[in-house]
Amino acid sequence: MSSERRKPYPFDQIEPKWQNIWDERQVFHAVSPGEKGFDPEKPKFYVLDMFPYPSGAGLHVGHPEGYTATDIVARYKRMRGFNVLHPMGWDAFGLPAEQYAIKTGQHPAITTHENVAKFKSQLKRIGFSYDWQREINTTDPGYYKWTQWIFLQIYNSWFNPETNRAEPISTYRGTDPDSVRLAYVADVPVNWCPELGTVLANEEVVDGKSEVGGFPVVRRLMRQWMLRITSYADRLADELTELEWPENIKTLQRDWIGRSSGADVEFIIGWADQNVPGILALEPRETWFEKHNVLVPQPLNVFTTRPDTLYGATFLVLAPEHPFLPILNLPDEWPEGTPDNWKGEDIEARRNPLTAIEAYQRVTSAKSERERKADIEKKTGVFTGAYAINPANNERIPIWIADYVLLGYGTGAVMGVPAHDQRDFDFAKKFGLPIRVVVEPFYYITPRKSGEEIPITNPVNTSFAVELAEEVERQKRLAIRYNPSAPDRAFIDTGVAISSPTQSEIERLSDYCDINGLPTPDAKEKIIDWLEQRARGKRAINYKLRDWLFSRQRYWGEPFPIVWANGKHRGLDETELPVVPPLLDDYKPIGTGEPPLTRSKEWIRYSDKAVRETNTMPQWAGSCWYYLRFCDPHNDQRFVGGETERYWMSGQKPGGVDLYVGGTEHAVLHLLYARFWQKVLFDLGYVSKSEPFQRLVNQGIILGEDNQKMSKSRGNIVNPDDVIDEYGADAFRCYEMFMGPLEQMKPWSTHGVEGVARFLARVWRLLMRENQAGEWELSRKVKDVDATRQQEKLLHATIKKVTADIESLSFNTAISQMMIFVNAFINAETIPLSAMRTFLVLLNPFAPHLTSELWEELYAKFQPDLGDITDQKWPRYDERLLVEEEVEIVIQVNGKVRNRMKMPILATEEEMKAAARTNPRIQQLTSGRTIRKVIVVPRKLVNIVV
RNA sequence: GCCGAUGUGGCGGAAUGGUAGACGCAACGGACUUAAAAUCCGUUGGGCUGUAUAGGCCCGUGCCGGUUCGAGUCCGGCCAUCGGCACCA
Repeated sequence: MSSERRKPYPFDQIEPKWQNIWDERQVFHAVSPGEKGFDPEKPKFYVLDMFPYPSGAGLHVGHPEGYTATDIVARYKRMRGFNVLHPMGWDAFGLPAEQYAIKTGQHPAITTHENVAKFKSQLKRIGFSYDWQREINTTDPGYYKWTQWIFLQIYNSWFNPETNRAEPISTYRGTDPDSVRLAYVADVPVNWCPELGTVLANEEVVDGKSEVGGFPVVRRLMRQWMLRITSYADRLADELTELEWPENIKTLQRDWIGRSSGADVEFIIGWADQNVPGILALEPRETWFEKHNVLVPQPLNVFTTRPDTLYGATFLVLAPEHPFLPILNLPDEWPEGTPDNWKGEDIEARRNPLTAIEAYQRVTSAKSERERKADIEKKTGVFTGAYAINPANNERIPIWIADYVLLGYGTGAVMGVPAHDQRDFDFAKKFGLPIRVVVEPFYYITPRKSGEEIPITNPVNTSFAVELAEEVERQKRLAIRYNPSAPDRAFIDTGVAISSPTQSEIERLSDYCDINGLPTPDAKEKIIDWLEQRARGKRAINYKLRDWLFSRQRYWGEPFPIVWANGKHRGLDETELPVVPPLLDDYKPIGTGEPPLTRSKEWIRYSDKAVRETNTMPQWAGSCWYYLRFCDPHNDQRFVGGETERYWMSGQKPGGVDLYVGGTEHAVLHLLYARFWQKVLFDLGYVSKSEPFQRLVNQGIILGEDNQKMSKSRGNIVNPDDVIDEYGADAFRCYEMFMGPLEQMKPWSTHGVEGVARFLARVWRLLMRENQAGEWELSRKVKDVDATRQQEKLLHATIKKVTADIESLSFNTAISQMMIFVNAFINAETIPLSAMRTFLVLLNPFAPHLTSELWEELYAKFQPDLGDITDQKWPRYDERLLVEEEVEIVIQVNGKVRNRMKMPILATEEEMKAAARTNPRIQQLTSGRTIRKVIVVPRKLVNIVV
């Protein structure tokens, strides 16, 4: 009676045994074209995990969830005859290793090496079928040499808007190539933390303080490397369509890119004193300027998605920092009758527009991001004293500055249309600006004094008929309460243009664009055409996406392959790669914003005249192309060999990796960046595919047993090593998959692991028994006999279900089916060998160790020439064996189940009807009632409607 | 506020518009055992009825409504939870 719990089966022996065999024989090595043993007949399958950052903490149970899923697919696809590429590597540049180096002075490469060893041994314990010959590490000079090389390709190219793709910089015909490179240097605002002496990523800043240490973070202009990802905004958004990605990830990327189309509309500056005639001209403004021989003043551009509301623009708002302000020709005094609250909150500064603007700018720039966001409800702003001319109706409208307009988006200026934009509405209400309704809902209810409600419909005449018909229906259902003469909020939906222009404008203007009665989409088109014809505006598209800030002031990252001479940068030659960072005594940031690499004076000095770039690349760089390197990890001539790349990334669809599994957290970072690099490399002809990942699946987060996120502080972290010690790797794998749908968030349950472990133990005991000496031997029940009809049917149903479920990644139901299978055999007197052999193959991707061992037991005794289980073909099912002779037919009355009956599978509809009607219970229920209808679903049910 | 996802027993979860709750866990009962563990068998959505261990009836997939012979599934509206974005003109 030992204190140690007896293992239900000897997984502690068989698991290491098979892992060693796989290792020694290199069973899972993927053979590339040109390599010995390559079989061109085999189709390829590339199944990829998001490679981990090897942290000191080791694996947690979340990592292996996705890894197990891909491993099952990889093992399954191999048995289906595919040449499977299933690699693993390490995304090992990053802050923790660097922080550790700062503390200890030990080179980050050493900690990285230790962590990698730990991760690798943990992964091997789970029995993943990775091709370890293809292991890569982003911090390996042999790897980052090519990261630097790709950077040089990006640096040495530009985006040709005419061809809509990247081209070598040599094809650029302009005077300043540096202004169009895809990698460029610019002064940009960054999150600078003086205390930590480094810039921080947005994610590392919480409430205006550093996530680590809680030190204040300020925005500061710094010279940085940028990648021109915005050039690819359209393609990154459009080419999502063909990818088999979760819809929410696509939406996230589209939202992040944030494309909106509309128009840039030109407003010209009007003068405050109105001493220039023609502002309210009866003629087109261009004609007026020409006639009076006056230069057309520089226009002020505003971007709008709703040019159809131009007649409702009653003011203009610029961002407080807008560069146009100094040339706005600000008046020295407030125009007559300017209300006090238009002059800003600072009493002192109200003397004149200039002082008021300066005061406002001071207040806004002092506000943190946080404060700006907190004040979202309260609109603030200052009238500039200047006016602009609305190009649609020549009306003079006031120009304001307000912090609700952002300099970074569009033109940094908006037209205020309070009736149709909620922010403009709030602003207008606060400052008493006019609100002019120019769009009405298709259908609405007007509140009237008497309380009666009058529905109004407008005719729809549009080229967007289908979409609009739906919108009209929607508005009809909603029956919007709306009062055009005194709106209580902005109406921001589509509708019908009204008062555009108004009757008095029609009478006053010699040239106008009439969009009255047009539904919004048509009105937009018409007015943009009108503006374009008069050069007062043009179609425009804007993006939320910003260029990618690509440099960091850190040590543990790829150095840039760039040198500086005479204030100019230039790329190194390919032969000078890799640029290896110097060894340092002190890895700490310097504090001034100078990267730590500047400490090494010898390293910086490139030649008498040139110095090296000392920034490093961000963590994302290595992961932008690692999936390509896996195709050809040891190539020292090229980042990836042409033939191998074309082979492993091949396929009908745009993406080369057939299945990519990882967490949602990378939805807009890694997954967008990698697509961007792939497209650049594709444009330059280095790779064969325009997209990296064809099918993407996000595994859900695994919560702790208490249904909370796993965290050290909650103490609910589950360590895979403990689970494997207790229940074995196969049980661990199967439980990870049995928990629920892969993509769903779900809690860990120790009892659940036990259940799955019991299932595997039953599989073991199905074939093995313990003899008197306490040794396991093949059960005598296992005989080379035919399976019964019932067993055969169940076996084929199981083949069918497991196959379909692996294809759809529904691993939980595949395991359920295998449990059903085993439960049916557990008490059988004889266990037919052939059925077991097939079953073991089905279970092999899930529980590779157990099935390998059992296979060996069977093979040793019965079929010594069969080879290992990993060499077997995936079984096929026979549809004919699945067919029942008799099925249970449900009889419903009015859709409610009232009785059941057995019927032959081939029973005709008439036979089923007749049987149902003559069923005594049904007769009882339907007696005295007329049968109005009988619905028959073959093999399923009869529904009698009375 | 906007966008997206999700809502089914005590729990994790199954269900091409056609028998809701497969499979597993937990719980309860039984067999084996001196005993326990392990294993095996059985019961298990709620309520009513019945007891001839049969059987029958009603309710039930977040809430309200609709389409349909029939809705967890489709449509409309609402609520809740989670995730993302957040003054993007």
